[in-house]
This record gives sequence, C-alpha cells and structure tokens, in this order.
Amino acid sequence: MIRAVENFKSDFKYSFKVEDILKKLTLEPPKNPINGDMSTNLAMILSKDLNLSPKIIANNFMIYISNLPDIENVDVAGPGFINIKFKQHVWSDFICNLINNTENWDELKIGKGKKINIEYISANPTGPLHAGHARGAVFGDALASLLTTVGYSVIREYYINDAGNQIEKLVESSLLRYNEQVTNKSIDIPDGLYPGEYLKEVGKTLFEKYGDELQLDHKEKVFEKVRSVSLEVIMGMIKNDLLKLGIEMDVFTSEKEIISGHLLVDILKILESKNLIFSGVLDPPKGTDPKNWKKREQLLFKSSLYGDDSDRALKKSDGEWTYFATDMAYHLDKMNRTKGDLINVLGADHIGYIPRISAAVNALSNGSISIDTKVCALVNLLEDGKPIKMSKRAGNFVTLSDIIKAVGKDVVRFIMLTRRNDQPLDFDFKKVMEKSKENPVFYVQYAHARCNSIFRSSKVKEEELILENPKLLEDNYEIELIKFIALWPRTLELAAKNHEPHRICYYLIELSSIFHSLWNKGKDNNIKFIVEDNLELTNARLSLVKAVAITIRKGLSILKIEPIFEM
RNA sequence: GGACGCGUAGCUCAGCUGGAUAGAGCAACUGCCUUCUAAGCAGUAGGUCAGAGGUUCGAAUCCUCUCGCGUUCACCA
Repeated sequence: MIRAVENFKSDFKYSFKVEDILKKLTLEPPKNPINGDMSTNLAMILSKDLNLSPKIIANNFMIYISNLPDIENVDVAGPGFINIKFKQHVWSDFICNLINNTENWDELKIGKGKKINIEYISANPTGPLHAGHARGAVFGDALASLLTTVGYSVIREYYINDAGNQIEKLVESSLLRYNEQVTNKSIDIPDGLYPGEYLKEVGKTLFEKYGDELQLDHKEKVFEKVRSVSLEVIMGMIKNDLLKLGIEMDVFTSEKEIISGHLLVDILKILESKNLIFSGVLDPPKGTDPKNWKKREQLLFKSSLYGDDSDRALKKSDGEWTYFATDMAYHLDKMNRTKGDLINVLGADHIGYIPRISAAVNALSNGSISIDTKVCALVNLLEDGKPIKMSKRAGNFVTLSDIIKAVGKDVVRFIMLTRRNDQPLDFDFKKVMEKSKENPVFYVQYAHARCNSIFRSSKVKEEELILENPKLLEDNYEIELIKFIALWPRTLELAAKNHEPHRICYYLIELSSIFHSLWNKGKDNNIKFIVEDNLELTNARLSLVKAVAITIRKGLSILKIEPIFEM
C-alpha cells in the first residue's frame, strides 16, 4: 500500500509528504461488507493538499492497487472511498493457514515483553470478598490475561491495607471473638466493629494457638499477635475465594511494610528536590460551607500542578502520614519494581482519587511512566429482576463465595465482562443460569458444543483434521463467517490497547451468532457441514467448524473460562 | 458549587479512537423441527444518537455551552 502511494506520488509529481498522509491513512474492513473487504480513505485526505476532488484522485489511484496480487477488483464509492475486494482464495487460504497453525495464527507481539503492573482487588483485609469485589477481580484478571496474550510481561498485584484505624477495629473485633472461645459465651459485637460471623474463625485460631494466655487487659502486648493471626486467617479466606475464581496474584504488597520502610522518606526527598512540597493551609472546596472549614497547617504536595483540583495533604495534623502519602510511596515502590507502565483497577467510589494518584506517578517518574486507572461501576445483584437486599451492617452481605457456589466460576467471569467496565451491570441470578439465547454465556458455550457435536457425528477427530481443498469454501455465508474469524486478531489488538477485555465477550457472542446462523442454513439452503457423499466438501466445511471452535476456545481461554463440549 | 462518568429503538446495551444507509438482544408481530442439538434460526416493525453551536471532505465519536441522571469532593481507608 505504502509503495503504491509512493509510486502514485512520483508518477504524478505530487508534492505531499508521505509521512503526513500515513498518519491519517486508514486501511480497514468497512462496516458494511457490501463495500468490499478493505477500504481506504486515501483520496479524501489527499484532496485538500492536491486541491482536487477526492473522486478524481481515487480514480487515478485505483490502478496502483488493482495491479497487486490477490485483488479481485477495486472501485470508488461514496465521497471517495477506495474499496478493495480480494479474490475468493484469499479467504479459503486464510482458513488453511489457521488450521495449519492452530496455536499461533493469531499471535500478536504488541507487548514485546515489556513489563506492566496491574493492581486489582486490593480489598481491605477485614473480611471475605463480597459481590462488589467480584467485578474488579474478574476485570483485572481478564485484562492481565489479555495483556499476557499479546506479549506483555504482566505482574498481578494486590495491595493489602493492613495498617491504620480499620486494623485496630479488626483486632478489637477478633479479640471479642477470641473471648467467646475462652469463656464459651456469645458476645454482642458493638457498633463500629466488625460483626461478621467469619471472625469466629479468627477467634478459634487464636484460641488453638495461644490457649487462654492472651491477656485482654494488656491490649498493647497482645495486639501484634492478634493482628497477625487475624490477617493470616482473613487473607487466607480471600486467597481461597480468588482461587475459586481462577485468580492467582503474583505479588501481595503490605501497606504496613511500605510505611515502616524508607520509601516515605524517599518521596519526600524527591518531591523536595522538585520543589513540589510545602507547608500550607488548604482552601475549602468550592460549595462547602466555609463555617465548617477548619484551617490546618499541613505538609502538602502540589498535585494541582499535575491536573488535580487541589493540593493534597501528606501529613495529618498529628504528624502521622496520610493514606495518600503512603499510597504515593507504594506507587513509587511499584514503579521501582515494575520498570514499566501501571494499571490500577478501582471501584467507582474511588473515582475522585484518580487525579491525585496520577499526579503522584507523573511527578515521581517525570512523566516517564504512564498510569491508566480503570474504574469498575456497580454490580446490581438481582433475583429474577428484583434487587437482592444486602445489609452490610448486620454482616450478612452476599459474598463472592456464595455467588460462585450458586452459578459457578465461568458464569461469574463471563457475565462480569458483558458490559463495559465503567457502566453499571445487572447480575441476575436467574437469568445467568438460563439455558437460552438471552444468556450470553450459554449462547457462546452452545455454539462451541455444536461445533463439537458436528465432529462427533462426522466421526472425524477435530485435532486430526487437515484441510485438503480450501477452494470448496465458496458460499457467501461461509465467506462471511471466515471474514469474521479474520477479524479476531484485530479484536484482540484493540481490546488490549484500550484495556477493554469486554470486547472479547462481544466478539464471541457475535461469532456464535454467525455460526448458529450458518448452522441453520442446513435446513433452508442445504449448506450442511456433513455432506454424505462428498468427503472433500465435508472436509472443507469441517475445517471451518474447526476454525470457529479454535477461535471460541482462544477467546474463552483469555477470559479463563472452560469451553463446554457437550450440553 | 467543583471534578469525573453517562444520556443511542418501548427496555437492556454495542459502536472497531473521525467514515458510507447508526447496530445487536429483549419485548411486539410473521414464519421455520420426518433434518449435523429448535437450548436454535429467518423476517417485519421500531431512531432528531439529550439539545444548540463549532472543528472538516465527513461527527454518535473531537471541542464549547445548555439540560437531565449518577458517582465523588479535607486528616477515612
């Protein structure tokens, strides 16, 4: 294509800059297949430079493409699109290539082995994972898997907020549960502490480990012991739940260790050297009542220089570090370890936090590290259209473990990705288990099971199939399916570049739809996959079925979902 | 009040970073099972892409403003 443009330029002695044009040039399959297999906007973008109408340019340029091999014809349409139609064999050869390279026909090397760190879940270690964590967990994990597939070296990271006020409350709550074990009397958990039943497990473990030797009246002495047992037990629950979802993190980083290390001193030095730190008083945010505003002199970071609305406090008035300060230190730590870009997956309730952390990463890395923060919107849990009531105060919220038990890991993973991450999502326990077209997991799995069913009937083993005569794939419906399969690498690429794993789901649903449609052509148009008296044709069509099955499995494997072979 | 996100068919949502006549699925009508799984498929109907400007060959997509909805806004984590 580039060569064609250059020849075109020199033959007509045009004076445009090829590099400039290439920036705006597109060469892609048009939305509507009626307009050919590939389409380019060349004539339209040249029209201004050459002061000629796009149609004239397009007509002059056509010949430079139509002489290329594998081109059936070229025409000019609409405002000046140059539409290219490939010869039929391009598509059947494509299937041939796919069948011969089932493992790496779609291999993309976008990542080039570069490191990238994805922090996700990072749920507080004060209780088991619940429904709200599920989406971020699945999203982050699918994104990690997707980026691994396209050649990045991905680090899956979980940040444990094991410091601060909430841990004190956790220790207190655990001690009460421990007391229950010692005295064998049940205790009411006061407001403000963690009432959940799961802490009984912690109490039990403490009792098994220490007997009754923990002296409750010397809280400071037992604090560390209770803390470490509580965290161990709860993080054990969390890791176990994640495992049920098919998730294994590479790195767990402790907030407490960040605080006790030298990183906070490091960031102070860095910020000082850049003159980004000062002692001052924040203005009240606009719209708040100034009467309620307490002026406080604090150590501040000039995050407003990096696009944040306000500067941010690094130290509390009592001299302790703020959460933001330790988080900044944590991000420095991540950058040091990763030596690559960062992705954070957060819940929608932390949206306001994004600008300051981006500012921090920007300032600390001199803009050399990019951070992309993906926000996961709410999940509405429904039962047949009606919201499920949850009361976090009473401690009886729907846990992740409950959900997996009810519908299975694969359904959870798929459904969580059937909506863009920043859009709210309905998760209806009844609908996601339905065996019908309305349920996208089922729909895709059914398509795959059908592929397998065809192979069962044909008595040919899928893995042993070799395509003998690709030219027999010539029906329009077949070509349509092949073209869609050919879009798979592009889908992967876009999903990876935009950090949008949901695109994989949508692709699989559409692929399934096209396949189901072709299947039914067996009735109307007599395009059956298995043709009794024609082994060669059967072989060609089975190859197409194999290509569908391979692509569905590839997509599912990125989402870490098991394909179903028989339903 | 500020920041961010959203507003696309009656409903739930896609829309390939600016392309051609804006797409699916539900719901509504009409068809298709002696057939490789009808757990499915085909067809009809349904739209001022919230509104108004701007950028250019070309806008649902980019910019500005207005309206509506949501989230969020100090030393919590």
